[in-house]
Amino acid sequence: MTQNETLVYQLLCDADRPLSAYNILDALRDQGIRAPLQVYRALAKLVERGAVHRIESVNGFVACQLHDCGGNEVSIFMLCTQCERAHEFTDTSIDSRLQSLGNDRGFQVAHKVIEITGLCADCQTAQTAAQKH
Amino acid sequence: MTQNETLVYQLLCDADRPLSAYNILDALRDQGIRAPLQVYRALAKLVERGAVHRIESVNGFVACQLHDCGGNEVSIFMLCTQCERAHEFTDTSIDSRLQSLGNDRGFQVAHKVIEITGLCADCQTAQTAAQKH
DNA sequence: ACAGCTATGTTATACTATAACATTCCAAAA
DNA sequence: TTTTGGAATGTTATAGTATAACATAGCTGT
Repeated sequence: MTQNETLVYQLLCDADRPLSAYNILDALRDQGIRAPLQVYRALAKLVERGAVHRIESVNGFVACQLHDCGGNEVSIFMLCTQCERAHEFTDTSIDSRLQSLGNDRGFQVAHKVIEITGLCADCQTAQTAAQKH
Repeated sequence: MTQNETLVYQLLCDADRPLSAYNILDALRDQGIRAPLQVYRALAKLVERGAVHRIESVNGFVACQLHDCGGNEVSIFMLCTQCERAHEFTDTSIDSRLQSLGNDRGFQVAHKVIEITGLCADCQTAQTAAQKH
């Protein structure tokens, strides 16, 4: 990994939620990152390699939580609108079903995006607790 | 539907691919739309109502192709990177499986995004044909 | 030493989305 | 009929996301 890629990747690994490119830029100014492009270039490489995933729903980026998945299977993300955390997981049945749907229509699948937005369990209980007062 | 919503919706219905808010703005300047917010506000209403869908992968918007789906089931989109067309469909098994994955983890699902990017059948054959020359 | 590739840096600019505030229009209550 | 309150509209400014274009440096194999 190059210098900039390492900086960006480490930051994403330490973060507990998806970061935007500009979040990253701001966080790494001390470390010599000065322009958006430096961040975007690093992100492009990291994403290409499967070390980082782009979350379309929030224009953010997260470090892969699954053994730096080579990208064989789609990652599915659950995104909490409250705490902003992203949980990543895979599901073979969804993946293959989706692939079939593409194949059936002669579509050559290059990339799949599956994201669920909502309230995570923790934030639901927090919210319920708050209502009691 | 209000004036602006009608304009935006008609345009999207006539389009053969997702349009960005600024595509829409440019197309409707003659008809009195002058600022991004007029477009975004109309889009927000249309999306809320299920008449229009937002395509996260391309920051674009399409008219719902399925009977103005009340939104009971997730829409799945196949997006061709070549011709930029978006095909919409639904799949009960994927939808329910995804819902279960959320429920299993105590996640309260508000919204689901499923998008496939790649090459549609037409564009594949076009590409293959072009290679022969 | 040179050629070519990859990484880097820098400036400018394009594209996407919303905040904040002013105004208008219309329907329902007084 | 007037009032009044909500929804829609309009306008300006600004925030947030992403890339184009060009310049430089460093490394590797010949």
